[in-house]
Amino acid sequence: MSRAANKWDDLSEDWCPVARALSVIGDRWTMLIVRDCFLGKSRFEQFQSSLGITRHLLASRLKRLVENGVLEKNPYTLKPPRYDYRLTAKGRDFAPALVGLKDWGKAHMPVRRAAPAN
Amino acid sequence: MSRAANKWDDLSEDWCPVARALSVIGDRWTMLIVRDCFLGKSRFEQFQSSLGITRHLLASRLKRLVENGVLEKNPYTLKPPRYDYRLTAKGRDFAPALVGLKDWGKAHMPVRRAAPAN
DNA sequence: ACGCTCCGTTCAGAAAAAGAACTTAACCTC
DNA sequence: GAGGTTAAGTTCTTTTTCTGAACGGAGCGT
Repeated sequence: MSRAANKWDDLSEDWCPVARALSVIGDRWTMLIVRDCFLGKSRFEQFQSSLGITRHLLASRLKRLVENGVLEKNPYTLKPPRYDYRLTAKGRDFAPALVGLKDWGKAHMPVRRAAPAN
Repeated sequence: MSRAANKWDDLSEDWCPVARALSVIGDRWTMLIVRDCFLGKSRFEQFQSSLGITRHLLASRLKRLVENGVLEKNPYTLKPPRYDYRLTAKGRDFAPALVGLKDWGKAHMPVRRAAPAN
Protein backbone atom coordinates (compact mmCIF):
# COMPACT_ATOMS: atom_id res chain seq x y z
CA MET A 1 0.00 0.00 0.00
CA SER A 2 2.69 2.46 1.02
CA ARG A 3 4.26 1.66 -2.28
CA ALA A 4 1.92 -0.76 -3.90
CA ALA A 5 2.90 -2.28 -7.22
CA ASN A 6 5.59 -4.55 -5.81
CA LYS A 7 7.10 -6.98 -8.09
CA TRP A 8 8.30 -10.22 -6.73
CA ASP A 9 11.74 -8.88 -6.01
CA ASP A 10 10.55 -6.19 -3.67
CA LEU A 11 8.98 -8.77 -1.43
CA SER A 12 12.05 -9.14 0.72
CA GLU A 13 11.29 -5.73 2.19
CA ASP A 14 7.58 -6.18 2.59
CA TRP A 15 5.99 -5.39 5.94
CA CYS A 16 4.54 -8.90 6.03
CA PRO A 17 6.77 -11.70 7.30
CA VAL A 18 4.99 -14.21 5.09
CA ALA A 19 5.93 -12.18 2.04
CA ARG A 20 9.53 -11.87 3.20
CA ALA A 21 9.70 -15.61 3.75
CA LEU A 22 8.32 -16.24 0.30
CA SER A 23 10.88 -13.93 -1.25
CA VAL A 24 13.46 -16.59 -0.40
CA ILE A 25 11.66 -19.92 -0.54
CA GLY A 26 8.54 -19.01 -2.46
CA ASP A 27 9.39 -19.95 -5.97
CA ARG A 28 8.63 -23.03 -7.84
CA TRP A 29 11.21 -25.58 -6.72
CA THR A 30 12.85 -24.06 -3.72
CA MET A 31 10.67 -25.51 -0.99
CA LEU A 32 11.01 -28.95 -2.49
CA ILE A 33 14.77 -28.65 -2.40
CA VAL A 34 14.53 -27.74 1.26
CA ARG A 35 12.19 -30.66 1.83
CA ASP A 36 14.72 -32.97 0.22
CA CYS A 37 17.33 -31.64 2.61
CA PHE A 38 15.11 -32.58 5.53
CA LEU A 39 14.81 -36.03 3.97
CA GLY A 40 18.57 -36.38 4.09
CA LYS A 41 19.52 -35.45 0.57
CA SER A 42 22.50 -33.20 0.22
CA ARG A 43 24.10 -33.50 -3.18
CA PHE A 44 23.47 -31.98 -6.55
CA GLU A 45 22.72 -35.25 -8.28
CA GLN A 46 20.39 -36.35 -5.52
CA PHE A 47 18.27 -33.23 -5.80
CA GLN A 48 18.35 -33.39 -9.54
CA SER A 49 17.18 -36.95 -9.87
CA SER A 50 14.63 -36.61 -7.09
CA LEU A 51 12.99 -33.49 -8.48
CA GLY A 52 13.54 -33.72 -12.21
CA ILE A 53 14.36 -30.02 -12.14
CA THR A 54 16.77 -28.84 -14.83
CA ARG A 55 20.40 -28.74 -13.75
CA HIS A 56 20.64 -25.09 -14.60
CA LEU A 57 17.75 -24.11 -12.40
CA LEU A 58 18.88 -26.36 -9.59
CA ALA A 59 22.29 -24.71 -9.59
CA SER A 60 20.79 -21.26 -9.36
CA ARG A 61 18.30 -22.24 -6.66
CA LEU A 62 21.01 -23.81 -4.54
CA LYS A 63 23.09 -20.71 -4.95
CA ARG A 64 20.25 -18.54 -3.76
CA LEU A 65 19.58 -20.75 -0.78
CA VAL A 66 23.23 -20.55 0.20
CA GLU A 67 23.31 -16.78 -0.28
CA ASN A 68 20.28 -16.47 1.94
CA GLY A 69 21.76 -18.63 4.66
CA VAL A 70 19.27 -21.46 4.39
CA LEU A 71 21.84 -23.99 3.21
CA GLU A 72 25.57 -24.17 3.50
CA LYS A 73 27.92 -25.63 0.98
CA ASN A 74 30.66 -27.83 2.39
CA PRO A 75 33.40 -29.77 0.67
CA TYR A 76 33.02 -33.49 1.28
CA THR A 77 35.96 -34.45 -0.85
CA LEU A 78 38.81 -32.19 -1.84
CA LYS A 79 40.50 -34.34 -4.42
CA PRO A 80 37.84 -33.77 -6.97
CA PRO A 81 36.39 -30.72 -5.31
CA ARG A 82 32.88 -31.80 -4.38
CA TYR A 83 30.40 -30.07 -2.19
CA ASP A 84 27.28 -30.98 -0.39
CA TYR A 85 24.48 -28.75 0.76
CA ARG A 86 23.24 -28.93 4.30
CA LEU A 87 20.64 -27.05 6.27
CA THR A 88 21.85 -24.27 8.51
CA ALA A 89 20.08 -23.40 11.77
CA LYS A 90 17.95 -21.00 9.75
CA GLY A 91 17.12 -23.80 7.35
CA ARG A 92 16.28 -26.25 10.11
CA ASP A 93 13.95 -23.67 11.62
CA PHE A 94 11.89 -24.00 8.51
CA ALA A 95 10.63 -27.37 9.71
CA PRO A 96 7.38 -26.11 11.26
CA ALA A 97 6.36 -24.38 8.05
CA LEU A 98 7.05 -27.54 6.11
CA VAL A 99 5.05 -29.58 8.59
CA GLY A 100 2.16 -27.18 8.17
CA LEU A 101 2.33 -27.69 4.45
CA LYS A 102 2.61 -31.43 4.84
CA ASP A 103 -0.43 -31.62 7.10
CA TRP A 104 -2.49 -29.59 4.72
CA GLY A 105 -1.39 -31.67 1.76
CA LYS A 106 -2.18 -34.83 3.61
CA ALA A 107 -5.60 -33.65 4.67
CA HIS A 108 -6.72 -31.95 1.49
CA MET A 109 -4.74 -33.21 -1.44
CA PRO A 110 -5.41 -36.91 -1.76
CA VAL A 111 -3.43 -38.86 -4.30
CA ARG A 112 -5.99 -39.39 -6.98
CA ARG A 113 -4.55 -42.60 -8.30
CA ALA A 114 -5.04 -43.25 -11.99
CA ALA A 115 -7.53 -46.04 -12.46
CA PRO A 116 -5.60 -49.32 -12.88
CA ALA A 117 -5.74 -49.92 -16.61
CA ASN A 118 -6.25 -53.69 -16.76
CA MET B 1 11.98 -41.87 -8.01
CA SER B 2 9.32 -44.27 -9.25
CA ARG B 3 9.00 -41.95 -12.18
CA ALA B 4 11.55 -39.29 -11.60
CA ALA B 5 11.69 -36.38 -14.04
CA ASN B 6 8.53 -34.75 -12.81
CA LYS B 7 7.72 -31.45 -14.13
CA TRP B 8 5.82 -29.11 -11.97
CA ASP B 9 2.48 -30.33 -13.26
CA ASP B 10 2.98 -33.90 -12.13
CA LEU B 11 3.38 -32.77 -8.56
CA SER B 12 -0.27 -33.16 -7.73
CA GLU B 13 0.21 -36.91 -7.82
CA ASP B 14 3.49 -37.03 -5.95
CA TRP B 15 3.81 -39.40 -3.01
CA CYS B 16 4.85 -36.46 -0.83
CA PRO B 17 2.08 -34.35 0.69
CA VAL B 18 4.30 -31.29 0.66
CA ALA B 19 4.70 -31.62 -3.09
CA ARG B 20 0.97 -32.10 -3.55
CA ALA B 21 0.28 -29.02 -1.47
CA LEU B 22 2.73 -27.00 -3.51
CA SER B 23 1.12 -28.11 -6.74
CA VAL B 24 -1.83 -25.91 -5.75
CA ILE B 25 -0.39 -23.08 -3.70
CA GLY B 26 3.28 -23.28 -4.56
CA ASP B 27 3.71 -20.72 -7.25
CA ARG B 28 4.78 -17.19 -7.10
CA TRP B 29 1.72 -15.27 -5.96
CA THR B 30 -0.74 -17.85 -4.82
CA MET B 31 0.16 -18.01 -1.16
CA LEU B 32 0.06 -14.25 -0.94
CA ILE B 33 -3.43 -14.25 -2.36
CA VAL B 34 -4.43 -16.73 0.30
CA ARG B 35 -2.74 -14.61 2.94
CA ASP B 36 -4.74 -11.61 1.76
CA CYS B 37 -7.89 -13.67 2.16
CA PHE B 38 -6.96 -14.34 5.76
CA LEU B 39 -6.47 -10.61 6.16
CA GLY B 40 -10.03 -10.04 5.06
CA LYS B 41 -9.58 -9.17 1.44
CA SER B 42 -11.99 -10.78 -0.94
CA ARG B 43 -12.30 -8.81 -4.16
CA PHE B 44 -10.34 -8.70 -7.37
CA GLU B 45 -9.37 -5.07 -7.03
CA GLN B 46 -8.31 -5.53 -3.43
CA PHE B 47 -5.91 -8.32 -4.29
CA GLN B 48 -4.65 -6.47 -7.28
CA SER B 49 -3.81 -3.26 -5.51
CA SER B 50 -2.40 -5.03 -2.49
CA LEU B 51 -0.07 -7.28 -4.43
CA GLY B 52 0.76 -5.33 -7.54
CA ILE B 53 0.31 -8.55 -9.48
CA THR B 54 -0.83 -8.21 -13.06
CA ARG B 55 -4.54 -8.53 -13.56
CA HIS B 56 -4.10 -11.33 -16.01
CA LEU B 57 -2.10 -13.43 -13.60
CA LEU B 58 -4.40 -12.64 -10.71
CA ALA B 59 -7.41 -13.81 -12.71
CA SER B 60 -5.74 -17.10 -13.54
CA ARG B 61 -4.53 -17.67 -9.99
CA LEU B 62 -7.97 -17.03 -8.56
CA LYS B 63 -9.44 -19.41 -11.06
CA ARG B 64 -7.04 -22.12 -10.03
CA LEU B 65 -7.71 -21.57 -6.34
CA VAL B 66 -11.43 -21.88 -6.97
CA GLU B 67 -10.97 -24.99 -9.11
CA ASN B 68 -8.95 -26.54 -6.34
CA GLY B 69 -11.49 -25.74 -3.68
CA VAL B 70 -9.35 -23.31 -1.71
CA LEU B 71 -11.56 -20.33 -2.46
CA GLU B 72 -15.13 -20.00 -3.50
CA LYS B 73 -16.54 -17.38 -5.78
CA ASN B 74 -19.81 -15.85 -4.71
CA PRO B 75 -21.88 -13.13 -6.26
CA TYR B 76 -22.22 -10.17 -3.95
CA THR B 77 -24.26 -8.17 -6.40
CA LEU B 78 -26.21 -9.53 -9.29
CA LYS B 79 -27.13 -6.35 -11.06
CA PRO B 80 -23.68 -5.77 -12.32
CA PRO B 81 -22.55 -9.33 -11.80
CA ARG B 82 -19.79 -9.02 -9.24
CA TYR B 83 -18.10 -11.75 -7.29
CA ASP B 84 -15.97 -12.04 -4.26
CA TYR B 85 -13.60 -14.78 -3.26
CA ARG B 86 -13.73 -16.35 0.16
CA LEU B 87 -11.85 -19.12 1.86
CA THR B 88 -13.50 -22.49 1.99
CA ALA B 89 -12.93 -24.88 4.89
CA LYS B 90 -10.02 -26.26 2.93
CA GLY B 91 -8.64 -22.79 2.54
CA ARG B 92 -9.09 -21.95 6.20
CA ASP B 93 -7.23 -25.11 7.09
CA PHE B 94 -4.23 -23.59 5.44
CA ALA B 95 -3.78 -21.26 8.40
CA PRO B 96 -1.19 -23.37 10.26
CA ALA B 97 1.07 -23.52 7.23
CA LEU B 98 0.81 -19.78 6.84
CA VAL B 99 1.61 -19.30 10.50
CA GLY B 100 4.69 -21.47 10.09
CA LEU B 101 5.80 -19.32 7.23
CA LYS B 102 5.06 -16.16 9.16
CA ASP B 103 7.06 -17.29 12.16
CA TRP B 104 10.02 -18.19 10.02
CA GLY B 105 9.88 -14.90 8.17
CA LYS B 106 9.64 -13.01 11.40
CA ALA B 107 12.58 -14.84 12.95
CA HIS B 108 14.89 -15.00 9.97
CA MET B 109 13.98 -12.36 7.45
CA PRO B 110 14.41 -8.98 9.10
CA VAL B 111 13.32 -5.93 7.17
CA ARG B 112 16.64 -4.51 6.09
CA ARG B 113 15.61 -0.94 5.89
CA ALA B 114 17.42 1.16 3.32
CA ALA B 115 19.94 3.44 4.99
CA PRO B 116 18.42 6.92 5.37
CA ALA B 117 20.09 8.87 2.61
CA ASN B 118 20.70 12.21 4.31
C1' DA C 1 44.36 -44.71 -22.00
C1' DC C 2 39.35 -44.97 -21.70
C1' DG C 3 35.17 -44.63 -19.85
C1' DC C 4 32.49 -43.22 -15.62
C1' DT C 5 30.67 -40.15 -11.96
C1' DC C 6 29.74 -35.69 -10.03
C1' DC C 7 28.87 -30.86 -10.41
C1' DG C 8 28.12 -27.82 -12.76
C1' DT C 9 27.87 -24.20 -17.36
C1' DT C 10 26.20 -22.86 -21.96
C1' DC C 11 22.90 -22.07 -25.46
C1' DA C 12 18.58 -22.21 -28.32
C1' DG C 13 13.74 -22.52 -27.95
C1' DA C 14 9.39 -22.81 -25.21
C1' DA C 15 6.61 -21.26 -21.56
C1' DA C 16 5.25 -17.97 -18.16
C1' DA C 17 4.97 -13.31 -16.34
C1' DA C 18 4.87 -8.20 -16.85
C1' DG C 19 2.70 -3.97 -18.49
C1' DA C 20 -0.62 -1.55 -20.43
C1' DA C 21 -4.71 -0.86 -23.03
C1' DC C 22 -9.37 -2.52 -24.01
C1' DT C 23 -14.21 -4.61 -22.76
C1' DT C 24 -18.57 -5.13 -20.47
C1' DA C 25 -22.09 -3.79 -17.60
C1' DA C 26 -24.17 -1.23 -14.38
C1' DC C 27 -24.20 2.84 -11.46
C1' DC C 28 -23.88 8.07 -10.43
C1' DT C 29 -24.22 12.91 -11.61
C1' DC C 30 -25.61 16.39 -14.00
C1' DG D 1 -29.02 10.70 -21.83
C1' DA D 2 -23.91 11.92 -22.24
C1' DG D 3 -20.04 11.35 -19.77
C1' DG D 4 -17.45 9.65 -15.91
C1' DT D 5 -16.51 5.92 -12.40
C1' DT D 6 -16.07 1.28 -10.44
C1' DA D 7 -15.43 -3.68 -10.67
C1' DA D 8 -13.92 -7.67 -12.85
C1' DG D 9 -11.90 -9.40 -16.24
C1' DT D 10 -9.67 -10.09 -21.27
C1' DT D 11 -6.42 -9.20 -24.97
C1' DC D 12 -2.24 -7.85 -26.69
C1' DT D 13 2.93 -7.27 -27.04
C1' DT D 14 7.36 -7.41 -24.82
C1' DT D 15 10.45 -9.22 -21.36
C1' DT D 16 11.91 -12.69 -18.16
C1' DT D 17 12.25 -17.28 -16.70
C1' DC D 18 12.43 -22.26 -17.41
C1' DT D 19 13.30 -26.35 -20.12
C1' DG D 20 16.01 -29.69 -22.71
C1' DA D 21 19.84 -31.28 -24.15
C1' DA D 22 24.60 -31.06 -24.89
C1' DC D 23 29.25 -29.73 -23.32
C1' DG D 24 33.30 -29.31 -19.80
C1' DG D 25 36.61 -30.55 -16.45
C1' DA D 26 38.51 -32.95 -12.71
C1' DG D 27 39.53 -36.81 -10.62
C1' DC D 28 38.70 -42.22 -10.14
C1' DG D 29 38.60 -47.25 -11.35
C1' DT D 30 40.54 -50.72 -14.36
